[in-house]
Amino acid sequence: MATKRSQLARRKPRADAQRNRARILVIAKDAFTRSGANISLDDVARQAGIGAGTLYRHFPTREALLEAVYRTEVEKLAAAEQKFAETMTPIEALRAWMLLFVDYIAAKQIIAPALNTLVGRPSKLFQASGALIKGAIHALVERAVKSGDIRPDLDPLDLLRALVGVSNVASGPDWAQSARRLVQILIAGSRPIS
Amino acid sequence: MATKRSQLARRKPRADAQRNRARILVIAKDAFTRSGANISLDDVARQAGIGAGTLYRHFPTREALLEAVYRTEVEKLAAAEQKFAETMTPIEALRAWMLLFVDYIAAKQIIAPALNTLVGRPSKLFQASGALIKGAIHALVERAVKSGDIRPDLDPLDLLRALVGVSNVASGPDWAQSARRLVQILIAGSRPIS
DNA sequence: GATAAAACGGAGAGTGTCTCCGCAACGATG
DNA sequence: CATCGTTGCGGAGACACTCTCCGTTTTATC
Repeated sequence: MATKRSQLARRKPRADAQRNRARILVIAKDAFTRSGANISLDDVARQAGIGAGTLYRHFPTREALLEAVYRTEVEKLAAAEQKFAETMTPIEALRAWMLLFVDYIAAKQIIAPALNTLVGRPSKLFQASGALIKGAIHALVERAVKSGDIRPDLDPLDLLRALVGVSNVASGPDWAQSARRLVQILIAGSRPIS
Repeated sequence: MATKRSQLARRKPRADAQRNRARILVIAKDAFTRSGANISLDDVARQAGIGAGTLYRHFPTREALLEAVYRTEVEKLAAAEQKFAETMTPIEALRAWMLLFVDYIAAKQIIAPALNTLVGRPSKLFQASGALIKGAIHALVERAVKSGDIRPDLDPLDLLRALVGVSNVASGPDWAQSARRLVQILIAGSRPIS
């Protein structure tokens, strides 16, 4: 009788499993960022000091691993929205967050483009962690609309799409300035028609 | 003596080689567009009815093949610039070309994002065929600047960067409208400060 | 047709992906 | 702490993909 408990009260997850999962994520993030999304997963496992089977049990596919890595980054971005909204004017908060977005994704270069390539369904990955990001830009734009800095018929996601582009292409010596200029153009183009 | 001619007067290239090269390009374009950039190249060779060795002789690396496919598409885009410039007002020509760009690249989805992923050096591929595109947007923007529709301190490449983004994310049911809106925003944001 | 150069094709070595299952490590229990 | 049932580990191995090498075939030229 004691062998099968209620489905609700499960056994506590094993410590080694948690440890390994975390370890994989750290190593994978590093490896992806350094050498691109096509690195050997067996290699990642080896670097993490575990067997290939373990890696594949935790993350059945390459995409799954990619997404897990990606999601943690996205969460940080969403958190920044809160802070900006509290400490800046609406339009400034929007501008700051957009710049942060570009900066952040560009640093992780490999992950963003990999989203698209992998499946063919380009947003498959975005959907998962995408709600967070959507929420952030939505809140920021809404505030800026209310303060009259942005016209109300604007779809916040349109801005997001453009940002992803900047991030993807971001490279070369002056990409930071280019991104900055582009954010200005986007905000200028989003102003109410005077 | 007749065995070695001057370096200038080479033997005419073999017909089968040209035929195979063209055949590979057709098949590869189709395969990439349908199933993504990671398809098996041996598969492409098989579909083209040739040996793997032949494929690899023509295109030593996956990137080389990808670029060759990409370049032909880009050439068509550059050609459109000419036509638009001749038959439309500056601002309309710019708008039309930007929309075409999005449309065109979005259709080939896989190629554009693949550029970035592959090497790490995201612009490596762009450099090759990029001059054409740069020339096109440059000419269009310059005309629009002269006619007073676009402010002069704008870097045309900034627009290009944003466009690539739209193209990458383009998907979902209403991407076409989204792209249209975004082009409007970009143009509005590029107007002279009144 | 004869000849040399060019191109072909596919076998095969090397590498990466992912699964399977015997074994080890763990959490719960008394 | 000893035992038990369960969960997770690891790495061997089957399969797929990449890319090269070289004997054979096709081509242009004379």
